[in-house]
Amino acid sequence: MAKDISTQELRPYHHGDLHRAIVEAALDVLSESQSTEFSLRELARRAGVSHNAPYKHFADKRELLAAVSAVGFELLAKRMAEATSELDSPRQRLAAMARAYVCGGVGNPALYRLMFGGFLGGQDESRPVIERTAAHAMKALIVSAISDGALGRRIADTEPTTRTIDGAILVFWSQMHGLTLLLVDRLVGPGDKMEELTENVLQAMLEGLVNSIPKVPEGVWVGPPLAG
Amino acid sequence: MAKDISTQELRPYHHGDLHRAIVEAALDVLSESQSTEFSLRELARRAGVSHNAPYKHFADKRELLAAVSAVGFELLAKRMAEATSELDSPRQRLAAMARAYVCGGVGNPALYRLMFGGFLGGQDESRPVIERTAAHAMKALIVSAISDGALGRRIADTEPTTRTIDGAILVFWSQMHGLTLLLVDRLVGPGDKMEELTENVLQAMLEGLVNSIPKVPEGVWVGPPLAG
DNA sequence: GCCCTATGTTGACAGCGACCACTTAAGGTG
DNA sequence: CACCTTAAGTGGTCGCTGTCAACATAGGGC
Repeated sequence: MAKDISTQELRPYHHGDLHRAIVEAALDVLSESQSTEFSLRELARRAGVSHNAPYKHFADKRELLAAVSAVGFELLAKRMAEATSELDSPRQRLAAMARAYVCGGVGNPALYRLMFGGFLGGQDESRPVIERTAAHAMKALIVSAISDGALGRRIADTEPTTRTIDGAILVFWSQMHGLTLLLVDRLVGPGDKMEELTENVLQAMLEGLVNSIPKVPEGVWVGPPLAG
Repeated sequence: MAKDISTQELRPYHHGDLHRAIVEAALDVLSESQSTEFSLRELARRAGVSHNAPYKHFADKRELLAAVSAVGFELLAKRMAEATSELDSPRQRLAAMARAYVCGGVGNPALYRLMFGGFLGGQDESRPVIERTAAHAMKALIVSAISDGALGRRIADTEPTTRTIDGAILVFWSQMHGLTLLLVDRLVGPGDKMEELTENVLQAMLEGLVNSIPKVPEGVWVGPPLAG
């Protein structure tokens, strides 16, 4: 049973799991305010600790945001996995993934932007391993649906054809990524037509991919970089 | 002749065009730091005025960022227009637009994210008219290329088929938008293969669109909202 | 039982956005 | 020309922030 702070009982000197508490507070504030410009001090207040306690768990604000972003990737990967778990047809699995991806982004734009928006030093290896791991898990889901035949035929995932799959993933991912962000930014809308739009765009995209998968030039990667 | 601040000559009490100076300083800092987290005070310092002078031209930081974003849209629209001005083939014009769009984003990610990233109150009519105007100009370019036959046949831009064009624009725009952001965030790379990737993805996308343009459900808009 | 270390606290600092009252100069009006 | 209105710039201040440093606490291994 968790300690009940609201009663007379005094909070113990040590919180117990402040790391998690801070990240969850950040997720709450992020969802409520739809902005990453909250303060570490506010998170500390919400967790009922001093303004400096978070610094025992996060070197700075950037590191906290990175942790939040990692949770976002885990949530997204989990949603996509759940949405596809009971579907047999690769085509349906891909569609379910697309829906989960777009809905996830539209459902919490600020989190989605944090994950993909490059606030985190943006470029290099500063992003935590867990983030890249979740992103790779996500990519693996797409790979399996495509190689299993989402384009209407099986595509072997052996080395010579990997670039074919990368080409298909590139199209699929950038299409859904762009659609999500246009919806999030209300440059396309309204949001409640999201699922229908996703389905229709996906349909057109797949019909295109069946006939023509773009060439991915030598040296190009699709997905988060494997090594720092 | 501009006043030479660097010599002994004293700067006049009134700057002359502080509005422009501040916006340009912001563009400089944004390009250098690739972050919107610069301070108004630093811009004031760069412009050689007191920390509060900018507030005579911008109500708050958000308004300054909106002005910067508007300049970004103007630059992007101009680039796209220039890239297409001397091309006859609609297909080539669309490809040139795609290149200009992606290169523009990759060339200055922070500006691109500012424009599309919803920092600006994100949702509603808070974004200045000039921003939406530039965005509409951009859309008009795409419309013309598509209706002129970029998909291999002319498509009349008359009312009954407008939704066809919207469907095509939706695919084109979200595909390029997503590709740009994946490149910017280095989830696809390297950046110097950008143009080749753009061309190949566009090629596949167009072949798909020729056969199948997604349906845009009733009530959906594609492009910035017309009325506040 | 003792100390070590992870965790949490208090205090301090500079920098920030935003507001205020005050000053400057430029332009229109008589 | 003098006058006055007003846009534009200045300096001061407030509360808040991120971050650092010094100190307090407690829980676990020897």
